[in-house]
Amino acid sequence: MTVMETTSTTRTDSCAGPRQVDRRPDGQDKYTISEVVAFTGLTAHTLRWYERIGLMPHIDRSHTGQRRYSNRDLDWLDLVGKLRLTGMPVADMVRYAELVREGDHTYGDRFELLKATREDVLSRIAELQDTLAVLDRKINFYADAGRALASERS
Amino acid sequence: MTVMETTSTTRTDSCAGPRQVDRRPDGQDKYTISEVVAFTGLTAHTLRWYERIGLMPHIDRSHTGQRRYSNRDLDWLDLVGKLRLTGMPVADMVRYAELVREGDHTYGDRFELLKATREDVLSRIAELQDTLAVLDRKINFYADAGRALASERS
DNA sequence: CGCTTGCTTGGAGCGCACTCCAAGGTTTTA
DNA sequence: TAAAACCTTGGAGTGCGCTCCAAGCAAGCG
Repeated sequence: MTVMETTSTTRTDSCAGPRQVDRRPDGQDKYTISEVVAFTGLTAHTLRWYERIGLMPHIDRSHTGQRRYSNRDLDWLDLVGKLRLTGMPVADMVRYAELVREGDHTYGDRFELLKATREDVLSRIAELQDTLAVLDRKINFYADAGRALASERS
Repeated sequence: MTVMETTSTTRTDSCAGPRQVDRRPDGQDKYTISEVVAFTGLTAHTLRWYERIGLMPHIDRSHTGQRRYSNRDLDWLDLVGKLRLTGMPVADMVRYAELVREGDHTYGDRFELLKATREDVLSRIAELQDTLAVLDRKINFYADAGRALASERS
């Protein structure tokens, strides 16, 4: 009986108080995969998959081969999470990760990539605000319809 | 040799001037599927698929069975497009379409659905603005790094 | 009339981003 | 020390939103 990874993963920390599984200070920052699951909300499967596809830097291992994530890795996952929310394809994030791995001489490329992403995010925000306007018009329509119905029934 | 639907569909109207394939006034609003493709940017495949899954109202047909879209249908596709940009799953849009088909007594449900969607959109915008802040910090970092490199080399 | 282009259908296929499995080895708890 | 919980791997499977195919009918033009 192994398994259960998925089941135990779902919404572990929704209602209970601030059982802050907090970060440890740099130097003692060694987290197991399940601690990272608790931090990020990703599943362990996804974390391993990110590594396989080259989206993660090399992750430290214990002497028996288990993953030990660092604060740096957590920071990286934070960034990945944010970029994911913008709808950036995983392949593009992998490209960025490659640039980071290749060293300082890719600063220019990374700069360009970030600026392009920024533009993307701006236009997404604009689209959403547009949609918001449409929704508000419809919501007002239905609110009026509701009032009309109410007065009709009285 | 039929086919070509896909190829001819891609980016028909990117650079040329305002060759506005404009809407016709209500009453003479009968559009073929390829006209709707031009309006919406969706493929004909997608339009037919939307119909199959119940995302469209009943679409008029010519006497030989070809689809004839109306201005109303175009409006609906506009809304669908906007909702799609918010990341709303197609299944939820189908649910909304069902409510519309069921008639006036579903006004309340539609109202709730729209309000929930509005909240969703608001939090998405907030997320994106958060991401924007992260990107800006990184962009500034790389800009500084670029300047440092430049001065180092001089 | 023939030719080309467009529209029809049900069902199969695809790409993305996970998600899960099986069969083990490891670590923690009682 | 034994049981329970956790971690490992490569590869297979899933769900979503399209995307495409084949074979045939329809429409417009010279």
